[in-house]
Amino acid sequence: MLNVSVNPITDQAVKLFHDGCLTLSEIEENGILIDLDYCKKQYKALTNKIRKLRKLISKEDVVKTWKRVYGKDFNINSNAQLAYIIFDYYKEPVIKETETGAPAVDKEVLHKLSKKYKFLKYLEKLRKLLKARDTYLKNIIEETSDKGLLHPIFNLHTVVTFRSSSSNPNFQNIPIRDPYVKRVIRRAFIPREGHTFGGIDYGGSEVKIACCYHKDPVMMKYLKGAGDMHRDVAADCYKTTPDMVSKDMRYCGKNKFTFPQFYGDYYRNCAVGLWEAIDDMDLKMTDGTPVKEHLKKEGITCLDDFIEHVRNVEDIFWNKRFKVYAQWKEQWLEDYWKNGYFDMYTGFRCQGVMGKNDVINYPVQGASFHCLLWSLIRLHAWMKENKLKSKIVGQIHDEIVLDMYIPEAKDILLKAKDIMVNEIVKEWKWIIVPLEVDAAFCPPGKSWADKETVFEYIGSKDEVTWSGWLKEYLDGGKVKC
DNA sequence: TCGTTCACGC
DNA sequence: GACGTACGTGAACGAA
Repeated sequence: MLNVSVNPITDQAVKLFHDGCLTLSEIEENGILIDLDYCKKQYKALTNKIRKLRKLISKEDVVKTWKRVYGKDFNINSNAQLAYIIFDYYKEPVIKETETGAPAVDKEVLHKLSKKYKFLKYLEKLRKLLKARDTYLKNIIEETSDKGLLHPIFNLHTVVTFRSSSSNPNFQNIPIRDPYVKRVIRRAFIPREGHTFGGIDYGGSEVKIACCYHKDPVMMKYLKGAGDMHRDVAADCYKTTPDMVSKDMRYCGKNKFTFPQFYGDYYRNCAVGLWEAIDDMDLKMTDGTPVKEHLKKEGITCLDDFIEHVRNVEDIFWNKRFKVYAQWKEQWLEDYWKNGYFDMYTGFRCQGVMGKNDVINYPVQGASFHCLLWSLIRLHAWMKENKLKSKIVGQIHDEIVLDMYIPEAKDILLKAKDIMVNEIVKEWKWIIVPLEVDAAFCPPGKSWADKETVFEYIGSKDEVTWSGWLKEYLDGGKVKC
């Protein structure tokens, strides 16, 4: 955002960033162990797959047309050429536009057209493989030292909200959602001998920090452990009762309505996302009834009906369910318009020209990261004091990433929990909701691709749970290290 | 060299 | 009543 500056205005804020800077430099120095042999083999394997896919594509009829149009300049990687062939030459109706008004050919568009054009199915796969090879594997290989260590950079001075960023390579956007790409890339990150690789993270960090600002009593009740917000909202979205909300429906309510709404999205976009998910994910209710069938009975038979319905859901969401949150947003905005700035709880002032959504989101995003940074500094200091073998090796906004010596696991996780949920609320009295921590690490001898939940702490229940391979290890079970 | 588009994360 | 996700890094293309 242009013309916006954020500056520390308290001694604590300055100290947080000084200490953060020093801590992050030591974390960078620690480095992450990389399985270079694997990387090189996988790089070659991907190259082979890419070559085969290119060959398959070259045999499709459309390529003859494409080559006739572009001659030797034919380029399968050119979005401009692809858009021309699909929307001008084949006269497909435009599905979505880019910012400049050109027809978009992103993965959503490709996927919709891939039923009709087989070469687009291949192209979807090709883009995925190219991304994995050229953005991730290539840089991991290039940046890894002779000792097999990777040292990503963590910056505190680049982001307008005073979050952090990472580069060379960016350690904060390693694939995790697509199961295939996740495995291909994360398999490269391995623990040191006798260690386990993984992370400890804050659960629902931004929702909780937002709640500290708006103090909405309904939200507060949810966060203190009464009821399930995402299930209740999903019930509204799909016009049913909470007990009929399946796991997939809850997921959609959370990721296609609630979070977008918190970030400032509006009902039309949300409705389209929720509607398309019904078919894409084959949504069914807990009794097995397909969601589409159910909506039909409720009188919703097309997208337009559904948009109208979601408009009503949005109204309930902000004007009934979370009305104090909505009032806070208005007041916070008004104060910004009057003063020309606002302050984060953590002592940073944001001033300059900001849009509505920026004013609401910046203080949450910034302060949320500052909680992680505060905890990171203390955990790192404690590990140094006690001369632990384990190393903190990175940070991903609300997660501390460690290469952890397995015999130290229990002490570290309990200490991290103590810092992240107990010590921090003593220093920052503005944190008025219980915090949550969970940890996921790979079993001995495995890689980051195999991380599994081993520890959870639910603040509202004041309850610690050990699970997975670590529970077996701690119980004296079969896990070998 | 730089703006645009795409794709990955929280 | 109109308007409307936030924050990043990095690759590739293609016009300047």
